[in-house]
Amino acid sequence: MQTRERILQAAIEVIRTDGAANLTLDRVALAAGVSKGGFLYHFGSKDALMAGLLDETLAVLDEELDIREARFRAADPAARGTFALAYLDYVREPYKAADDTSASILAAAALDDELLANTRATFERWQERLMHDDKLAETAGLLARIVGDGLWLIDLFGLAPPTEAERYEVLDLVSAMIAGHSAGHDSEAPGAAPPHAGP
Amino acid sequence: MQTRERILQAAIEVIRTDGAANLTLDRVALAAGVSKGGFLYHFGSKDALMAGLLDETLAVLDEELDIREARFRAADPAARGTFALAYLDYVREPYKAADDTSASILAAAALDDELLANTRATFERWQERLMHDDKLAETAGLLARIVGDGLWLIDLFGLAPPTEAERYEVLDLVSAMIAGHSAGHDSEAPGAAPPHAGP
DNA sequence: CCCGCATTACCGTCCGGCCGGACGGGTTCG
DNA sequence: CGAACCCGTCCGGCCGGACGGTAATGCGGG
Repeated sequence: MQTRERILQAAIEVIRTDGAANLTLDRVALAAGVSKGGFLYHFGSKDALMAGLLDETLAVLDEELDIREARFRAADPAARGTFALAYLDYVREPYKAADDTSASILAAAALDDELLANTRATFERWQERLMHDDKLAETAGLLARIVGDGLWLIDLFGLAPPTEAERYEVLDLVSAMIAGHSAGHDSEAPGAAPPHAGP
Repeated sequence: MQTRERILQAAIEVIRTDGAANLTLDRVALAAGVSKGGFLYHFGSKDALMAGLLDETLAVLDEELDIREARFRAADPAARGTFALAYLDYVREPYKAADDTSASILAAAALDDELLANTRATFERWQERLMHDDKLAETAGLLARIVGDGLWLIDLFGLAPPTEAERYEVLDLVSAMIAGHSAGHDSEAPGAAPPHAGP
């Protein structure tokens, strides 16, 4: 049952090396060390492959967010807006989003539109979690998501990404708005920095 | 010299109706009321068409931003952060971004990656304008861009877009941070609302 | 223990179709 | 007459996926 996984990995590799435009069944099958027939056994069509790719990417993101939220919760059980903080924390490391092939996958999915259904559902779930996050002001929750998504987009396509220092300043600013009550200046920038593990 | 323009329009129409995945030279030529050879006279390749599409989209965006900034400047010649305000103002109307085919175009471009070069350059220009916008704090300028881009992404792909009320709240909040000095509460939400023309 | 027998997992080939684009003309205008 | 603009056909190639096999695995009955 790991062949399917191998195929998924191979597809990502093909995208990384040849670009999403050259993602063909043959190449994926070849890269996965499987025949075309074998490929089609696991994924009935190319769209099925794309859907699988998207699903996996989203699942990873979901997991990452959960981990981060748990960390914030552990640091301060009474904290509010933990999911929003987790959401922002995820985009702290620029390479996170840029390194994987999310861009190409998202791009390819966007060509079909209905492939995005699952993606939309996921974002709606996140949005719900952000808005009903304890008693976090709804506006703050939404702001967190917009900032997170914006940074994600910028990293994804390399659209004039900010320097790390600039990035941190903005994130700390927004984090402070979320964690702090009426956003009274604490002392400096740190906002609500969680225990960061090394890269 | 309007054939080229007609082809561009036709391409957008094809994308809108058939999806970017089905964008073929024949269909575009047909939709433009031109033969395939005629098409190839104006655009030497499919990539050239994509590049043209991207260029046009960016040009329109650029113009829109200029118009808005001019409006803000006119309203208050001493205002600071006018470009940042214009940037935020552009994403006020959700349909703006969602209505056109930017998503598909961006998606298709993302498949090729090097087609994005121009897009990247444009964003860098905007970024520059935001950061060196009079004496606007750099962090505020960056925040404006991130929020703008985030909202754009959300609209583009329909990723759990917020309600209009929520959207305005966030935008007003950020606008106030930019326009106001130390963000002292004015009275209500309006932040820095410009004279809006009807839809 | 072992023999069918179905199910799962995979193979390799073949094909219809479509797609990008090359090419050799034509027409109109200056 | 030649440059700009446009026509219509043709072709090589590639791509998705259908299909008819096959090896391994699991399993229940005798």
